Amino acid sequence: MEAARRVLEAEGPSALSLRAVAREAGVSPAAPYHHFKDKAELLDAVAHEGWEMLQLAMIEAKARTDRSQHLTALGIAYVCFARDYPALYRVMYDAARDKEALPMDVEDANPENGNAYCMVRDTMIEHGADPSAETHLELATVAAWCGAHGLAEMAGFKQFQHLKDELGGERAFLDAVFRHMGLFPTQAHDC
Amino acid sequence: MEAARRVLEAEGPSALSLRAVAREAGVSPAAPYHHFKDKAELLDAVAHEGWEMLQLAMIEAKARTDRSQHLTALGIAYVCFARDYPALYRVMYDAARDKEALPMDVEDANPENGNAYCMVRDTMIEHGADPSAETHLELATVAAWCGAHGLAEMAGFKQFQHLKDELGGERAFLDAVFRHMGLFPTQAHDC
DNA sequence: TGTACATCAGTGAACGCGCGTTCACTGATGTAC
DNA sequence: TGTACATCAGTGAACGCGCGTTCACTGATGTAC
Repeated sequence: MEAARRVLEAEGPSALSLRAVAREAGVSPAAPYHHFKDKAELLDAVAHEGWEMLQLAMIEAKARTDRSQHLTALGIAYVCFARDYPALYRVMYDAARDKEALPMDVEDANPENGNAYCMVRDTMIEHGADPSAETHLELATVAAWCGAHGLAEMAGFKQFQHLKDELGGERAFLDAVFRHMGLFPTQAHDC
Repeated sequence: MEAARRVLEAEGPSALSLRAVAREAGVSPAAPYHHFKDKAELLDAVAHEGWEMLQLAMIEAKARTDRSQHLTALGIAYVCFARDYPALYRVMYDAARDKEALPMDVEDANPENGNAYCMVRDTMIEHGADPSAETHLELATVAAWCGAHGLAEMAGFKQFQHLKDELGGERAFLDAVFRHMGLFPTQAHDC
């Protein structure tokens, strides 16, 4: 798994072959078959681990942030995760495609916390969303998730550099975009 | 190019090989080399055509919609394009990755219209954004684009079916999510 | 304490496959004089 | 009108490559009696 993650971030998602992972792990091409049924199972495992990493990052971001800024903190943590592990991020969504479960719907390793999607929803409630208006609450959660996902993919493009410079850095840029989505309270955060 | 688009939507982006395209076109594997330098050039051409298609869809959406609903109409058109040509949509962004130009920054076939990104920005102005507050305007445009892109990728997941049902269809669902992004005026649209 | 067996993570060689790309060549079409 | 040449889109065979997967196998470790 470690080798897989190394290959992934070093060479990109298209280079993530069973053979490459075995090579990186210093092992014969047949060895992985003692641990995974086939390539798809390895990919799923890598993706799953990725979701757990993301969730952990979100939990930490929430913990070290002022209560009023929780939602933005989650958004920033999300985008920063995608920035730090771009290839893993792609594999996570690729593996989720065609699956029945929501990708962010990973069962949690730490049982005291819900999954990533629920974290966002709960934080919406913290911020004053009405928990009894279920549809409204879900839509707001979906909208926030979409916004973060969209920004995560766009933030990588080079063209926004001048906006980042103008605003005084990437963090400020992310915060400003979130603010313009009208979903998140405003203020800069650690990343 | 037609063969490429057929392969793409029939078999997905990973099946888009030079050989597959040649096969689909009923031609030898070497034939495409008379039209494209290599595989990358073919991919770029396909992606470029995709951006032009998207832009056309957005122009049409704007044309047949009430002025007050232009921005939402663009968003809906964008998401519907991604739904109708999911593989092409992926190739478009994949080709743009690592490029210097903004992906939505396609030079226009109809010179009376700007590019897709400018369409969104101009529509923001139509809706009352202050054109002299440049940074603000750009941020709003980026935020809108991110929101649409995020929704375009999420809308494909099966889990939102119950929300769609509850709201009375996909169009209503998309409209509702856009509304929750706080960027778009509200009301349902043709797709 | 020793023997027999099961489990486990590995080897290395081989399979068939589809891929991108190159090569020398062909036949049809257009153009110059 | 006829001849010579250039251009163009194609052929088909071959190249080397990395891939996923299978196979019979080995050696170390653990366990039962």
